[in-house]
Amino acid sequence: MARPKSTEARNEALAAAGGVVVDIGVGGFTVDEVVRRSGVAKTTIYRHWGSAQNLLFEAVEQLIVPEPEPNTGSLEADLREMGDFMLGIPTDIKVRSRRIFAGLLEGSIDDPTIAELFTRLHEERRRPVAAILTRAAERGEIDARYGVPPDLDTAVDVVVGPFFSRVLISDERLSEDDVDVWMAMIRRGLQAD
Amino acid sequence: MARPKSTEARNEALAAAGGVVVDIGVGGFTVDEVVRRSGVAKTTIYRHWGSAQNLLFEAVEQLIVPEPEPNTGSLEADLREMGDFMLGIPTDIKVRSRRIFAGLLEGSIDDPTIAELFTRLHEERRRPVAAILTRAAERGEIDARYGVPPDLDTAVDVVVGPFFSRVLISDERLSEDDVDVWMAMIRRGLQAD
DNA sequence: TGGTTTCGATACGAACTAGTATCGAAACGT
DNA sequence: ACGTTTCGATACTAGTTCGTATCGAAACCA
Repeated sequence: MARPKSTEARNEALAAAGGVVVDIGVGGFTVDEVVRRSGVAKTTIYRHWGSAQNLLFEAVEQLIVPEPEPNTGSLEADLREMGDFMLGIPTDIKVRSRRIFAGLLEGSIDDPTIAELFTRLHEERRRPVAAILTRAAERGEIDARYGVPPDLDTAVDVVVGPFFSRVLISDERLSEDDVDVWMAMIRRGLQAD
Repeated sequence: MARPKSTEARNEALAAAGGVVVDIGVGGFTVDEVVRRSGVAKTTIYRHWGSAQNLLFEAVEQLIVPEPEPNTGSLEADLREMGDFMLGIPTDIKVRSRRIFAGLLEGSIDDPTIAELFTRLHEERRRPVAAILTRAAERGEIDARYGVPPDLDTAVDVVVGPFFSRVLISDERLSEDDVDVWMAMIRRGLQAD
């Protein structure tokens, strides 16, 4: 053992790689761009990660942040909290999220490692919603069958789908009215018959 | 005038280009691949379209098929018809749709022409749903405000969102139960207070 | 301090892509 | 039948990317 691998160079390269994913997207990710931004030599990058794909994988992975999971004791308040969280996300963060999302979706089609990454991001988005619905079902606020699979999965799609449609796909701003309509839909739509 | 441009070569190239978009995706579209598949010379392709992007544009455009627009006279039946249509789409067509969708979403981020194409595809998907909701509002089956913008747009997101989430994003099969839950949601969720 | 390993820099090879140039052959209009 | 234009084929330029090779300098452990 002589000189250990510089964690400094590693961190700088990884940070730059994250910036590339955010600014350019998964599809336009290149090692050369990481080199340009970080100043870290290409040789060093390949010594650390072995391939461009490994670096991309770790760069995307670090960008996946856990979503908040409100647990106030009532469905209404949980949903309101989630809605407010969505409304409070700055525009530039939304743009970045959309870029990452689109790149992972496109990349996951023929790249299994990207597909796994996309699945992980996707699960992270669904997890808190599923928890909210399960608790609401236990409290009797919604039909019990929407609290456990397989109908839970369908219910989660119903809850998160409108947001995907509006924010990620249509690329339009989310208004307070949208959240109100969305909440009313869920309240009434998932009630027991 | 001597020899007119061969419509045969043009059609073969365009068909092959459509196949490339379907099989590989918008992101992996290359002229060389079209040449390989069609047998049409690269020179000829550039004589007809001028650039790879123009060919891609037209190839995608021809793949956008108009959606059915049920008009039975009742919201229930209109939704049921749309649901049945969705359920009846063969798996391979769904895979293809997802690939095109993902490619356009990713490509539209920094390519304005792709963005326009994506918008067109997206509008085509929303149009029949908006028409159904507007008629349902006129008949008094749902709250009147969901029949005209801007709440109509929100309502459309609520209706199509779950399908986007399940089919295009999660890449999971659509079951009859899903359609039932979805229909109940819309019926109850969009009712007048 | 000495030996080993990583570092950055530069250059390079291989593969792929957009688009152009060239050329003989074939097809079409007149 | 003749002239014009498109056709396919091939080669080419230029640019990009991944990944490797090389090398002197610097950093670290013992």
